[in-house]
Amino acid sequence: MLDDRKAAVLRAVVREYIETAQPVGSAHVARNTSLGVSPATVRNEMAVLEREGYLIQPHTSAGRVPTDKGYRFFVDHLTRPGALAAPQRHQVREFFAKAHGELEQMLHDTTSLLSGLTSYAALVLGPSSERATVRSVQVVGLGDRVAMVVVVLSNGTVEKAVIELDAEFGDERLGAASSHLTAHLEGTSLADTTPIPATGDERLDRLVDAVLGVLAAPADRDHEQVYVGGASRMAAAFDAVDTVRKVLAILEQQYVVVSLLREVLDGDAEGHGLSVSIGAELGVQPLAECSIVVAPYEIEGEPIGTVGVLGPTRMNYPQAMAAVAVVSERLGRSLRA
Amino acid sequence: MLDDRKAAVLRAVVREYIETAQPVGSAHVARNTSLGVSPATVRNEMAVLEREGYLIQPHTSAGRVPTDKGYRFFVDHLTRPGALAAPQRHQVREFFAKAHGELEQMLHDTTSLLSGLTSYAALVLGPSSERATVRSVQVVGLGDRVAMVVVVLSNGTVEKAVIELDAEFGDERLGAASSHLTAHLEGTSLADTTPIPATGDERLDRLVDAVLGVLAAPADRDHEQVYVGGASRMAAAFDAVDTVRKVLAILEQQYVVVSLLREVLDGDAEGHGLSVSIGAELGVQPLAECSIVVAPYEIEGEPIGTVGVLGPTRMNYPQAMAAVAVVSERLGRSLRA
DNA sequence: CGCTGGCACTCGGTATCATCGACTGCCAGA
DNA sequence: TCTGGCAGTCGATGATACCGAGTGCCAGCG
Repeated sequence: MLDDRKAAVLRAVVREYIETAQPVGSAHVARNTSLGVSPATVRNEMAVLEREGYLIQPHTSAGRVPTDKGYRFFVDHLTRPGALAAPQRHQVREFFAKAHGELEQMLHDTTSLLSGLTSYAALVLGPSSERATVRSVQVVGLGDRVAMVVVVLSNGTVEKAVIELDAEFGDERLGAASSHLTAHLEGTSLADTTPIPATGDERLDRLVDAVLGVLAAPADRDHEQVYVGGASRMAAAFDAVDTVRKVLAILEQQYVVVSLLREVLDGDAEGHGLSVSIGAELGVQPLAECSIVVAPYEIEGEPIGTVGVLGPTRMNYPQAMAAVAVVSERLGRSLRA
Repeated sequence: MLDDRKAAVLRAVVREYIETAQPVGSAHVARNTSLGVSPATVRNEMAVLEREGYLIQPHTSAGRVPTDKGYRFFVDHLTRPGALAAPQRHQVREFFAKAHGELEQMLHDTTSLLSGLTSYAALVLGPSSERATVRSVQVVGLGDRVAMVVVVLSNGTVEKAVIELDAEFGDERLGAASSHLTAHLEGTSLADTTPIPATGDERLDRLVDAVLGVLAAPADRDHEQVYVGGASRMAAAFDAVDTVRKVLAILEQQYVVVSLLREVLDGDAEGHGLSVSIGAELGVQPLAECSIVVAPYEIEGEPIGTVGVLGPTRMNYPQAMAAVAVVSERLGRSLRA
């Protein structure tokens, strides 16, 4: 653990570096803290902080830059989420005031909002369909031996799948299958696959089984919609085009993003909901220079999705945390309605 | 119009520049063409090409670089789509062999394919729902006075909208509304909004009207899905991080991308389906250093969507055109199935 | 004993300068 | 009309020097 003065020095270094992206020297710190000590004293403290792994020097005769460990300490002990500035609060309020029903659209727009608030890339994970229960199942013919299965879930999402039939079915049979399936699946989760009773009509039962087969296929359901927005803003935070390329490549792999968000969130264990993962902690090499701030959004206490931002390790943590906290909270509230 | 030798020189310059990204000098051209002329002669030709606006020199004592006009001439007169290399052909074949039913997934995956083939960003425009006709309409209750309207269209897409009701409706009434709507809307396009006959049941008619109101709302229908993939690959083509940022910012604005694709395609007027827009021709300042190659994909002769790539103006046009042509053709064929 | 001012030292960034080489344009001659 | 030759341009590269921000260390002070 760090004594008060070292903590103050570390805080000053992190803040200054976040703002300027330049290594910060002892003189700056001495000037910007209320410690009332000389640069020489600060130097001694910084030397210790470096030995302990909180800071590094890019080279002799340069100032110090925080390490991942330094940011970690800053986030855990030296700052709290903070509040949004007035214009941003206004922006959030306005956004949610005119937010309308369409879930996907809303989640997508949320990435724009969050990325606008923070100047980093925004990530939003949609409601997982695991918890959702079936409201209705419908089988609609599309053409020769092709039908589409449409399942409406209680959380307002729609799952669909194309199904190939082994024979031609008339509208009545498809309708009957729809009714039968709806009757027996309503209220259940798509994940549990208890068989449903036969109807007695053999062809109909074959059709029903085919539909159940499609719905049980895992491929369909773990596609957890993830929305990424504002990647261009994040690009501005790096000056090596290669870094930008690598980060973009990661963001394009949805499953990586999803598992990343999951892991960060789980890492929280118990907290105020917000959690932060910094640089190497993310465990993904191309994101070594990035940090992620995430929070779940909840409906009636149940976490149903995740919002977050991805920025450079030298991101403005207090501001990003504030934005993520506010947006996740309001998003949950807004979806409940 | 250019005489044969000037054309040959221009072609050589474009090819070399595409490959090396370095200004190309007269000696290279003399060496790489079968014209059998000396560098001095080439210099004279290049001077003319520059005066005519096909080439420019970044500075005196540097080689020449093609202008937009130079690329345009190259694309229109000096090259033809060309063929894909064997491994890439293989890649395409493999992709479409294991392509499965889910439309959205497929279009999304197509961006990966195309971007992999070309090393540029890929753009895919989904089937517009304008042409599609209704197959089924269903109204499903979600909770107090909230219902979801799900419309299955003939092209295999599903439109949905949340609707707020002015009163509580039971499942029977919702079912009745579904049947009534399906019966009268089936086969029509969502775009035409001829009123449908009343049922005699006043409450039911109010419900039906409410649904029709939602479906008529244009907001829902012009959201033309556009899929963008491989933006990271495109990033590698530029060396200024700011250029990358600006291009990304454009790609994030779906409506810009959509109208861009539309315009490029319309510009084709009459052609082999492929069309190319180069640099300033795109009419979007941040894309001044980019070109787009697009082609429609068709089902039974009817164009229903668009695929394309976006790369730097010095993109490998023959290869990009080949890839876009092949993918659009196969995609159309694959969707018909 | 901790803090401070002073001091020697380091080293990246910037500016200056010369050199090199890849080009070009032009011209005279084949 | 083409070509070889030649003078000239100008960016890229590399050497050199200098500056300044910043450090570590130390002796002295409260």
